[in-house]
Amino acid sequence: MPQRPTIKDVAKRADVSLSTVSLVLNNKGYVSPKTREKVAKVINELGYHPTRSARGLALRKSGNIGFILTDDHFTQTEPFYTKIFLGAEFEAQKHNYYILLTTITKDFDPFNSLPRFLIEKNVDGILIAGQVSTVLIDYIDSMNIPIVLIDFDVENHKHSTVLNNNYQGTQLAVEHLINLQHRKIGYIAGDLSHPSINERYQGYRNALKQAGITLEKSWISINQKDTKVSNGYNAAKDLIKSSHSLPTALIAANDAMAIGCLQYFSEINIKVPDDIALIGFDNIEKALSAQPSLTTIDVNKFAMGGTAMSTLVECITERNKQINHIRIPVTLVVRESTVKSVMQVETQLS
Amino acid sequence: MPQRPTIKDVAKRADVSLSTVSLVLNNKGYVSPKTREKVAKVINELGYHPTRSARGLALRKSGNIGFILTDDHFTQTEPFYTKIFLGAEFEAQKHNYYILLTTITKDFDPFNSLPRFLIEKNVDGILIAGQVSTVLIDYIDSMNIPIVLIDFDVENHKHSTVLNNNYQGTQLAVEHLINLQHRKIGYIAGDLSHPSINERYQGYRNALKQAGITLEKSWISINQKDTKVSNGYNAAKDLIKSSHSLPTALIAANDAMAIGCLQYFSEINIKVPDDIALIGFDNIEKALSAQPSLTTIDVNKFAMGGTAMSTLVECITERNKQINHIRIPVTLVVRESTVKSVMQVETQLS
DNA sequence: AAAACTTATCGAAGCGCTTTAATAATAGAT
DNA sequence: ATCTATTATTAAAGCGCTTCGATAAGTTTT
Repeated sequence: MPQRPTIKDVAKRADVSLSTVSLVLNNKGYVSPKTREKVAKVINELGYHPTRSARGLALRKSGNIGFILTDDHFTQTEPFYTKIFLGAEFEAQKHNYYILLTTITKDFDPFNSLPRFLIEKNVDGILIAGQVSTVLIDYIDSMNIPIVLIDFDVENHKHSTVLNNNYQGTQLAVEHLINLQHRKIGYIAGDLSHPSINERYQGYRNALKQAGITLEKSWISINQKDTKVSNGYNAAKDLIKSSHSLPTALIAANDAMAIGCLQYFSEINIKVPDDIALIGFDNIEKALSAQPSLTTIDVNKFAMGGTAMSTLVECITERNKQINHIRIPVTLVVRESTVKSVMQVETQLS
Repeated sequence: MPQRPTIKDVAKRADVSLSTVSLVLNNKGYVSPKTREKVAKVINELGYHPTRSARGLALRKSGNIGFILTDDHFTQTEPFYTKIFLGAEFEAQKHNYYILLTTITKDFDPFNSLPRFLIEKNVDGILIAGQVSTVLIDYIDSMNIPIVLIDFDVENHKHSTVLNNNYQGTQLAVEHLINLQHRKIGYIAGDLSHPSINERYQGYRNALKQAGITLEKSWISINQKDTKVSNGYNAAKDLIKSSHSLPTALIAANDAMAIGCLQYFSEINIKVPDDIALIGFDNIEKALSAQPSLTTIDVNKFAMGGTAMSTLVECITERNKQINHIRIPVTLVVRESTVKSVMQVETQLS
């Protein structure tokens, strides 16, 4: 079988030294345009590509990025983190890094089950998506490996983070409703102790304030203990029952709760969007197939992954680069729950 | 910062040569138990781990496995391939391989967009999940890299494959229904040109034959052009309308079509499972949240990934190992669509 | 007791690359 | 023309590991 060419073969054929080829390869040092050209030509002819491990050995770099997920993300229906991964992988290609993907268990103990790439020091940087133990983060820090956190906010830690812009999301939602002439806009907040959920609530409040609309407390549900479908259902029920006048529009802090609202409204025969308009957040698959389909805020997972990766690469190349906290813009997805569509909308499982 | 220890440090401290340490590390050659012990102790003390790239360079192996997916798998709702990946990753850990995950586009052209790990020859073997262009497969073959195919059957190719046992699946379904005293068992086949779908149909036919039940043609739908929800809906409609006597049970070749049946039955007020029992195939998420929840055949994705990985590792280590075609057993998941459950079943989005 | 294995250990070469330091060639300044 | 700075090229060392072949020591066979 034909051995793949090495840098030596290139050098011989181009009639230059190894070093020169290497310099051409890495765009370094002094090489005359003429020889640069010549070498490049030979590289092409031979289909030469430097071997990862050789280069890694010489540079004391692996060329790999570790991507850590908690395993429950895989069991979720929504391919949320999967898309983040995809964005990261895409960006990694540009920088010629490989991603090593690993899952860790939630109840993870760093002294038992460290990801292999950490034990073997086989990564130049780490991406962490979602909530993981701070013990792990501290451990990685102690190894002096740069980290970027995705969709996980650790106030007290000093790492770059990439989060979606929750605040902006609910603002967009409010603006959309106002454009549709709504002035009576309620809100279902869910569990406010969760940072993201809290931000969404603040976005809503602020948007109303900016529009000069005063909050109507009876249209705001803030006492749910979670953000599930059932919480949305119950919140909608409470809200309808307890307030004498009804809002004309309602924003739920996530799609799950919005779907809960939809269920309740369907039961008591409140028409969406005619009687009440409804907006969710997250743009989960079920938001599309809901009846009516749900206007919602789409989170750009792909961009989150990509941005995190490019940030990490910067951290690796420019050592002690300043950390920063990036917010990825969200977008409003208008569907039937706010605007009666004349167009046919796909609502079935394909 | 403290440099991580090399094999040299171990050798020095254990007062042996580099070679000896290497032999201990790889469990090779002649090393007396005494020195083996001694070296092992030092390795532990120093927390030594061989560096990937150095070893890779010396062995001319990357220690990596490439995992190729077509990108549309990522946009699917079902985390089918994600779970396969997880199974593969788990198994990879045991054999000390890393997985490099890459997606390729469906309309992939090997001369433009080859996965990087192929270009760089940075993998020792390849796992392919789902249907990819045979051009790609041929290309990888030409590089002499072992391949194992998952959930993709290429009759004319000579690679090991890992598929789920479709045939067994519909047999289990039939057996389950027979145990429930059903004798009039219909079938909705979908698009029989698809190999898996065809196998399922054969499994059904054979199971009935084995049970001594003769096929009733009017209860079998084989003229649908696809396997979507709408096909299930239409098939159920046709079946009910065209046959004078009704079956007491129905098997659909996948959950999507079963859900289509459910929709139609709900419309015409046929009760499941009282009037007619229903079984799907695949165990997608929606099968669980369907009303009633759907009895179905679960595909063991995790095992598929794991088995594929261990098979691939064998291919790598034992060169020209004989290829084999592995069928991963499926399991019956009993839910409300065949058996009225007294237990509370989770049907809501959590 | 010599010959012939078997077992144990190690030195050295080599894997394919990067990089440093030395040298050579060219250009610019005096 | 001479000296200096700049540009171009390369030999050689080294990254951390495996492995071949040499050597030494211990065992068995004759």
